Amino acid sequence: MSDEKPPHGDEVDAITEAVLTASRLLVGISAKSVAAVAGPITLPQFRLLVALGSRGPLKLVSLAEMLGVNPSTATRTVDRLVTAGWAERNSNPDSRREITVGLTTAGRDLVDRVTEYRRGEIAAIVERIPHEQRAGLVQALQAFTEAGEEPPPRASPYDAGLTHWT
Amino acid sequence: MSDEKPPHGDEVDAITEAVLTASRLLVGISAKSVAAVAGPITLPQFRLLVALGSRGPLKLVSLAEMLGVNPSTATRTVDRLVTAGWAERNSNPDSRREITVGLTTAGRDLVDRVTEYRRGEIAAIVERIPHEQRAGLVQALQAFTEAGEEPPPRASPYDAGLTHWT
DNA sequence: CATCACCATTGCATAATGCAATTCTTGCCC
DNA sequence: GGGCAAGAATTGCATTATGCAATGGTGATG
Repeated sequence: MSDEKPPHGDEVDAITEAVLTASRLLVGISAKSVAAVAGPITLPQFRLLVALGSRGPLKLVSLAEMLGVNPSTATRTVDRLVTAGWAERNSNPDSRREITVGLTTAGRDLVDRVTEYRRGEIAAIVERIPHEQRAGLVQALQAFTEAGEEPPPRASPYDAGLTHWT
Repeated sequence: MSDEKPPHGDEVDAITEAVLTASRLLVGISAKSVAAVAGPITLPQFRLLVALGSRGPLKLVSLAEMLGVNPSTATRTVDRLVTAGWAERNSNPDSRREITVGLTTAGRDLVDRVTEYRRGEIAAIVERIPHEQRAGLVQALQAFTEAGEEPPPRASPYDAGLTHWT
């Protein structure tokens, strides 16, 4: 655009473009990983498991909030996960109006397998990056992540590979 | 698994971890962007619009394949988008068994607004990255993207921010 | 022209969602 | 202590998203 530019306009554009592109790749990997490992589970269900995996047992409302869905949706998704044997409902001794939802061993296992798979996919890509570039990558990504995390201490169900809402 | 590792195991791990973290951040941004701009549209619907936006008018089967969903799902999602005024069905003069689906002006507009929003979100983060790190970022991300794209010439509906399937 | 492959659509069943009750449980105020 | 407001989970209802399996048309090939 401009030849005599503000200190960094074009540079920012270039980086933004690069991030956007990398973003697509990463999202594709997440999707693929769940599909490859977690056969008969749906993405929303898996996201819920990931949330439980990273924040331990949660009460229903917290869980729903963390996932960004309505509590009723969480209730019913938990129903299905319990039926499938991946999650369990536990009554809270301190307050009988709340329950806590946690992973079963099978559930934790599933989450671990998907994470491992994804880690492997990414590692495979990293292996193909020329050594000279690698050091730069870590620094660059950390810088990016730090810059992005300042405002919101984002959590992890996004980790599942996607969101959903409406 | 193996304790005696190849020359660079740790380095790969570090990068993988960094990528994983950045990945979460990026996915969150995508989600937020659609939510912020595209009021009464759902994510699957929006993904379809993005696909149309990046590959021009498509026949239904191609569209479904691109999104990774069943043609019947695509048919019905298109129905809703047409009703909402974001997409249009056109008969193909060359072959009456096919149709093509394209964006309306309103549809293209919606996609553009979301993309702009997301670009802005990312740019805002990039602006906070120390200058010294920026050059490295572009190179590093490009190296990563190239390494990742080698096998699959990944497309773009992932661009929407997420996937869905089952 | 007869069959086979391809395309879009529709039927059917299940999952995911949100919003609006409903039912308990807690807490708090008088 | 009684009662009432707020909080938590669930259930009812309607819409969307999905996949699989027909169905009805269209094109192509022999």
